[in-house]
Amino acid sequence: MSKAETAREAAIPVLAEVFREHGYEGASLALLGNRTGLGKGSLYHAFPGGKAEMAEAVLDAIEAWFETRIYAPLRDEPDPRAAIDRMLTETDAYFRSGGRACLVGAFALTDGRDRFALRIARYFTGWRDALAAALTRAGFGPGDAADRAEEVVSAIQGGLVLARALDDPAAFGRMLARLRPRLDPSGGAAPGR
Amino acid sequence: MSKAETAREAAIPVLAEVFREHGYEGASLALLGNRTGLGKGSLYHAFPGGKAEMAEAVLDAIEAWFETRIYAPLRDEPDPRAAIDRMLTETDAYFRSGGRACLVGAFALTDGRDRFALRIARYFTGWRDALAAALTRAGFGPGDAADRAEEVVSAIQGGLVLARALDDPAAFGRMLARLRPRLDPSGGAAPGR
DNA sequence: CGCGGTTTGTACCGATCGGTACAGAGAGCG
DNA sequence: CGCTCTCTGTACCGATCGGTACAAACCGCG
Repeated sequence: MSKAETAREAAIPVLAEVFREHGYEGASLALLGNRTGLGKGSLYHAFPGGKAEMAEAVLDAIEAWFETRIYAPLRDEPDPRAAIDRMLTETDAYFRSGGRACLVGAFALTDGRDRFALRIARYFTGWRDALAAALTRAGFGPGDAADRAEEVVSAIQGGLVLARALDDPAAFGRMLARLRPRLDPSGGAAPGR
Repeated sequence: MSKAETAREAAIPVLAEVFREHGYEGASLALLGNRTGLGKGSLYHAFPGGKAEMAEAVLDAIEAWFETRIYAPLRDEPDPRAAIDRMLTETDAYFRSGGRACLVGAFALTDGRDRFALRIARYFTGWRDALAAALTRAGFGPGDAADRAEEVVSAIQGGLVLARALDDPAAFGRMLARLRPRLDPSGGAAPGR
């Protein structure tokens, strides 16, 4: 692996954190350079496309992480209940129990929306569809499974917004706890349906 | 009312829309000037504090709108069920059935967070507490009411994020529909609690 | 060592950022 | 009309924006 590729891989998590905290417009090249410890020359050598390519690389890395750690197990693991459980614990860990915002959600709300619409949509549809598949295999009817999957993906975003708005990360944990019984076919009945 | 005050009042909804679409950092003075039809001179005459004061005025206007249209009825209307129903329809209308993002949520996720933390938190606590009061009067136990209120406020934000991310405003309506039965004490039992 | 390509710090670019200064247009009033 | 005070378009400020150019430093390799 060339030095540039190494630097690129090492930089991506840091870039992600800066985009997460400041949004696309708010993350200036000066900030991105300082936090990664890379000068402008190095940054543009690793990401010739500039800031846009950095954001794309970050979004791709996030999608890859979710794909292997969450979506694929939801789709393929023999025991769907175990995969769903794993999704909840992985999600809680990824978002640091509410202490970390969702970069994709932040991009969706403001500046990056038009620029990265496709990747943003794919992140959410991927999650929703994989979860729906798992719920179907777990015993929910197809329509019910799709509905619950959408609800869960949506609720996770809501929990992150609220946790950040109230500066109360625990709000995210409470939201995950509310979700759990709704993902168990033997458990609570569908509320009002 | 002086001309400046009139201009200020007239400008606020437009400013709100620009902040909503671009976030705090993304909303440049040039953009704010063009959309309001006000030159820099007029803008700074109406908002001597500059961009920060514009955003504060917008947040104040939003809070006032929700306070009178939603929070106060939830707290004070004799029939809590009617107030809750009204909340749902007003919310759906305000967010244009998912076609409009929540400025407060967007600020919470990225740039405006530190700058406007207090107002952002107040928007959400105000909503949550007013709804909890209505739910209590409607017959839920205090703890249950508070929990459901937090869930609803969180879910609304999640629905808005998802609607925007998928470019599918209807996702917001589906979320509201899922919420409705959970706000009726005679209806569906609490799921898993 | 010298040679080649890769990597990087730095100077610089035009554009735009938020904000200020101010002259003159405009409106209210006697 | 003329005076006064409010308003506003425009020029301008220094800082910073994202991005480019390029020479020097660096590195593996012979």
